[in-house]
Amino acid sequence: MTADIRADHRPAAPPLTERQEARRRRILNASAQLAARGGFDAVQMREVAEAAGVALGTLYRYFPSKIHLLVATMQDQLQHMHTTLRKRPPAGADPAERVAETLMRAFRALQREPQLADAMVRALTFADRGVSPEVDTVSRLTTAIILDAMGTEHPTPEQLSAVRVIEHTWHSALITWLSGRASIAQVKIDIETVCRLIDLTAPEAAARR
Amino acid sequence: MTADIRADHRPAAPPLTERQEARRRRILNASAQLAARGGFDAVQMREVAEAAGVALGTLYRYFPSKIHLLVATMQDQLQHMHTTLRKRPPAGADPAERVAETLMRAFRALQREPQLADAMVRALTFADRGVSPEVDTVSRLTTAIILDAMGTEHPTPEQLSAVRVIEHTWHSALITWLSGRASIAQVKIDIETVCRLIDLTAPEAAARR
DNA sequence: CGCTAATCTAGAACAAGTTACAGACTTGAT
DNA sequence: ATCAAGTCTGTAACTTGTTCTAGATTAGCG
Repeated sequence: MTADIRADHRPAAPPLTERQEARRRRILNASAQLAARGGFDAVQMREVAEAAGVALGTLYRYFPSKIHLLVATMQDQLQHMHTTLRKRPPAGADPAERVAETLMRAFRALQREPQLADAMVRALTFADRGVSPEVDTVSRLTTAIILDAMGTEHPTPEQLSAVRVIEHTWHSALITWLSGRASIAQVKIDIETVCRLIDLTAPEAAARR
Repeated sequence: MTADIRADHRPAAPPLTERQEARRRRILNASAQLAARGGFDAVQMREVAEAAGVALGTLYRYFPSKIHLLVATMQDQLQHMHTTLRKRPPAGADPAERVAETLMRAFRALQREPQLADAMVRALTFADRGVSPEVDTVSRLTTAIILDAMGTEHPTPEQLSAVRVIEHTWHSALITWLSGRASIAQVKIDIETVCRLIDLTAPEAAARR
């Protein structure tokens, strides 16, 4: 990504110097580490700044709010996941299976760091208009992961809608799990349920109708 | 509902006196009014207390956090919507249509007060474990509305999963719309897309498989 | 009525996100 | 090497959610 300080913005801000890149990295790492410990609440801006060896004002220059910081953290983690997944693509026979498998794999990864997941997902859904560009980036990354799993090069609008619905379900199911209102089994079922939409919106299925 | 002070809790708290009921009502109204003006941020606990003519400490006794307050506000609004919808049931021929129609009607209602919608939905998705019972109540209410629209008395587990997925999509689509990342048209398409799951999980469809 | 426990009020105090600012340090261009 | 512009640091202040406290009020009961 090599994003400039304010993540991805319109006028393509100046590139970062090496030390700035390092600072940004330290901040993101500190954020992830604190989040992994105690979730959303444990990511306190003063603590992040201290852990990253950076002044509070500098932290805010790099990430204009706690939400921005956590969304950027999520972006970072998603990137990892994407490359990991690419190395070991899902094995299912049809697209719906592969997507479900991919999402469940991601889900298991999140289960290993539930607090981190909590912090990132809460930030994502709490983000308001001011964070739209960043949230959008995360959304595009997620879409890319799902399309990868489907193996679909040129999705139809119908398929894109199905993918959006899958993303909606994914985020929302994650939240219900994180807040203890749904079991892991239930999340699995819901993901499998929603993935059926993929078959339903496949071009051949449309032709069959 | 006539919930006691701490909404619905296990040991069925004591009933409220008339004055307490009135206070609770004033608080919820103040909350909705402030939210309708300026969204989540405009609902400031001191302001709510003042507008409701109640001390800050009292407000916190009735609703132990801003999130609780807003979730209760949502519960309140949903109740209205549910009775309204019952008076004028959706007219579509098959269940999927009727659910889509119902949700779009609800969506249009929210469009009339986008700021209020923002405050309520953000609170709902931001709620952590501590608010689970209240969030669950909202979820059950939503489920009831959808099942009403389907006209299904005894849903199968499969159908319940479909309903959950629809709820996920509904919340999450709402969020993307509220944060300006999706158009109204897109929300409509996504809702219609997810509603197809209803046909797909209808008992006859299962038999056909 | 008179008592006791629960509730309510007003206001201070505390916590964490955010902003502001003065002075030191870096960077890039000349 | 020097200068101007931009960054970074340290620190204090401000905002808003939340907690706490002491004293007034109210509700239920004998």
